[in-house]
Amino acid sequence: MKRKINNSIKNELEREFILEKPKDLSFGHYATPVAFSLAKELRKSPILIAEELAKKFEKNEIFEDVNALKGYINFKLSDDFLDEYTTWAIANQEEYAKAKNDESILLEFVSANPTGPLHIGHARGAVIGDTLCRLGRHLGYRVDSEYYVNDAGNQIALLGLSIFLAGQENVLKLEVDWPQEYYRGEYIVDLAFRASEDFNEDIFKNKKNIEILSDWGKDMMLELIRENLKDIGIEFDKFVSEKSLYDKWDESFTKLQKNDKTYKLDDKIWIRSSDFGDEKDRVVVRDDGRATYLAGDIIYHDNKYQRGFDRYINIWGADHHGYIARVKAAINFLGYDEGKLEIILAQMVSLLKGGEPFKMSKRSGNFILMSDVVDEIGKDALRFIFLSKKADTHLEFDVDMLKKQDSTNPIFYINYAHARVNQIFKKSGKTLEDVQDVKLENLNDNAKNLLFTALLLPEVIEDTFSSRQVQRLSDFLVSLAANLHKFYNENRVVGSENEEKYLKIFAMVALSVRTGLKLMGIEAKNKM
RNA sequence: GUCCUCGUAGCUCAGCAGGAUAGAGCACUUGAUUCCUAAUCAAGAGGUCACAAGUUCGAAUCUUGUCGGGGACACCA
Repeated sequence: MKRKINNSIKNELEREFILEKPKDLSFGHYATPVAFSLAKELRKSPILIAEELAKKFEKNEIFEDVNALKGYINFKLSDDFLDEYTTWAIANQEEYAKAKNDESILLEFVSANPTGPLHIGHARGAVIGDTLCRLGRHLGYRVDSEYYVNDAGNQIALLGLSIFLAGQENVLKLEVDWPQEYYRGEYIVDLAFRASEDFNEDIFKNKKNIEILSDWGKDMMLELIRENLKDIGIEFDKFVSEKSLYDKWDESFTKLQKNDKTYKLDDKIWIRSSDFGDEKDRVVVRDDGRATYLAGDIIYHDNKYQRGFDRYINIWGADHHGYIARVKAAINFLGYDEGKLEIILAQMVSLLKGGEPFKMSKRSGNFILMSDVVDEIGKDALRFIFLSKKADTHLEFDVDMLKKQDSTNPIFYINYAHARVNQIFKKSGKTLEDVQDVKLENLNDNAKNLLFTALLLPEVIEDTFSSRQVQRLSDFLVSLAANLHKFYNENRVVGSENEEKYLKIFAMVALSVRTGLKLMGIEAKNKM
């Protein structure tokens, strides 16, 4: 819709301009302040320029009215134009709000260490990533989702050790000397019991078995994480194992060497990341020959770029902030365009319950488990809350608010609008087929504005995706729902002379709500 | 200390690449139901957009500085 309007205006104005939405729809549906920027060029008052420009649109069929006000040019769409688009959308619901984009994108997110269940912070990145994935695909991009599994390194050994010691203490009932660092939480004890079943309790008798437990525990945790994700509607195309990448280290290392971006010092191999804006050079291989975490990421990104995507998006926890520079440096050193990699940081989450801090699960040790929150408020509310705030600000919310069944709870409010449309159709006895070809004409401003708002979904989706600002979609849905509730309260539909027209508009609103929610991974309710 | 990020209503937050009178929800006050779900709606009150300077027709938005919150500054992942 917007594209068509843009082109049409461009034809008349014969220059670039900014199209925006007026704050108040009573001005018009779209507006442009182009006269202000022309004022200087033409040495004329913006008010006069706007008036002259507005006259050019008198014969345009898309617009019912184009007027100049205080230097702004306001465009009001015609009934015909809105009707045509609505009729098409209702008849082609699957195609609605889609677009053609042929870019390919590799989207990496979650990538939580397989050493424990997902906590609430992981969930935020997970939901945002999954939604971007859905949005991108809807808009025609080829989006591949990927989870990078950190199955190499100390934390996996630590997991094995933790299970081993928990087994000694709880299964064998031995006195255990706990090291300073280990994974706490009842899930470790659960794993120990599980291990004594899967193997037998002798496994806790020999330290050599720690390695076996590490590997086994990691697989168990990965399975649990997959389940956690599935519970909130997320499935990945691919899981990439860090460990499996190390075979390719020589290949990546050779590239770096060829570009003279590595050097040896104190028996360690360093990368010259400070050449690329990083604070200092970083070690990639330690003096004992073990690779660092960065080495894994170098191989991984080499691997990613070899697969030839147009764009790469990583969603990381905000604590990885300092890590961006060195990864980008490495990508550049490998000979790739680091500008294709975009990193979204998901900030911390604090939870309240009834105004008090949400209590941490004993199962997790010292994190709030995602699954506990899902149990509390359900997957839809969880997804919605994470999608209603910018990724890069701290988020604080109270789970009690999301349990309520009234307008306090935005997801409820939106669903209610959808259900309302459904109920009205039922009450009227009419079906979508009955109304889809009804001509929308002579609409009053309220009806027209409601319809117009519903038709904004396609541009909201494009804007949401291209800006990666997921909250724009949820904000839009809340305001669309508010528009519907308002209209409903002011206008009787069933039995009125405009019944069929209004039903068609309502159907359009419902379609937009449904489509928007679907892209957020939430299914719209038909009945409440 | 360096870098990043945030600072908008009592609270939680929107405000898109600078544009018309500063927005929503919650909480608070008042009102609306013989009629499609009142699970809703309407009205009211609530703001020095942290502060200062700059850029310009025009700044919550851009620049610089100050103050305050949070985060990052590993051969951990």
